Amino acid sequence: MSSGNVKHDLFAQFARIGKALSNANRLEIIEFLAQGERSVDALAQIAGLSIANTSQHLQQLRQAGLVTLRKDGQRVYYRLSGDDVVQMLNSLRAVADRHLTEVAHLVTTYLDTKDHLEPVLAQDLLARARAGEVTVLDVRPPEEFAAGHLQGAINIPLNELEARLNELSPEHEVVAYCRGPYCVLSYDAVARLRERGLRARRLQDGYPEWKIAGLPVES
Amino acid sequence: MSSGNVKHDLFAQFARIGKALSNANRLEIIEFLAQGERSVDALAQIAGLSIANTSQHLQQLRQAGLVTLRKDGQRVYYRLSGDDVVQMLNSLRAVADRHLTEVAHLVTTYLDTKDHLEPVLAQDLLARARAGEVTVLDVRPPEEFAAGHLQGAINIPLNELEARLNELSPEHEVVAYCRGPYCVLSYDAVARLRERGLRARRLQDGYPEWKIAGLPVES
DNA sequence: TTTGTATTCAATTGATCTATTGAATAAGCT
DNA sequence: AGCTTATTCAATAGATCAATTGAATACAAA
Repeated sequence: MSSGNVKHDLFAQFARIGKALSNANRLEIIEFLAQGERSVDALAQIAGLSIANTSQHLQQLRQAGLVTLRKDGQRVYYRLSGDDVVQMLNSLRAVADRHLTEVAHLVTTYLDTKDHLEPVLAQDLLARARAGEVTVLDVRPPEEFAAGHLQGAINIPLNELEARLNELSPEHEVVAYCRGPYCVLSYDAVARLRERGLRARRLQDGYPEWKIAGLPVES
Repeated sequence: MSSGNVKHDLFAQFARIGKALSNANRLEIIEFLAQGERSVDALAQIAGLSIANTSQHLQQLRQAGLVTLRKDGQRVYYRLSGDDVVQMLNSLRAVADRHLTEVAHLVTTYLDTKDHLEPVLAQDLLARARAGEVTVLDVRPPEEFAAGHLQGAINIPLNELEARLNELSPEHEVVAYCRGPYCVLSYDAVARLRERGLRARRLQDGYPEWKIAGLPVES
């Protein structure tokens, strides 16, 4: 094999990763798995896809080396192959955010109307949480919270937020977070909290990024 | 538009980037453009593609926001939209390297046989070049060298290396680099230099990574 | 104005991808 | 053993992609 061909073969392998990332449903599945290991049916439910379709997408991700599996009885559990997969997804998202006007438009039109304030940086949140100045609110579903969350965070899934507002102290600002930098749940939570007169802001990224940064987590 | 839909729309936009990265020829074009701006016909030549095919791929990259263009007379010049595109490509390559056995196999079988030594880190090369201990050798084609190169590097394109060996001092170790971390040219150069009794190693990454790291460049 | 050159556009063909459907496989329970 | 459940496999139809071809467009030179 000549040098020219090995280069093209290498790039063909790199393109396999690009292919795995070329479908919206698969990107969402990656983000869900970044919260922790899940079974196929759990993923299918949260992604709103059929089990067969979810399984097909997982096979694609697996062939691209992005996920691994373990079996437990009837169930098969998938997880990401490493933190580098999350970092790659975030790199891709940052590029899209910077260079695709449609992304900026969606963010401006639908996300920024819910929270136009600057998000809180992870290091700032860490300091303020340690000083007891803020309430750290995880708005993901409880299974995701159980798989891992920011140290000291409390879990109120978004759909329970209205009913459980009394659990939040009006004395403390609330910093809400969820699955990643574009997670709509935390935007919605912030908007609702503010409607009820609470001071609320969003963490800049989500649980996966906090964990990868080596900041304190619990499970 | 409900929250569920804005999330899916956002992920559809992210998937557009994945699509742009799902073809080997387009990935190669990105790496070529990371060396500096090029015209369509120059890209077509170096990529070994027809002009029409190259143009089509460039339109795909442009629609994905990854490249921009300027016109100069009859010619159209393309460049990457930002350094973040290179960083994203490198993130993708690192994931492939870590998780796709085929990549490891290609590297082991065809690249490591040419250079099984550890590559030189950028910071180490910078220090040693400043101390005058090494010769920094750029083995890319001259147009790429002219667009930008490591400060103090000399340019001997790979296909001229045999004829210009006398330009390299046997007293100094040679550190060769080219377009990126998987650039076959520098592997070939190192192998040839060693065959002729010179001490030679490879830089870990390429010119684009050196530049992005803020290290000294010239053009 | 005519000719030449660089690039894009549009159409075509064959390849590949995605969601769906239902069968097949594997595991658990009675 | 029979029934249930979770997942994968295989086939299908429609959508999308990639390379090629030749026409169209834009620019330059004589």
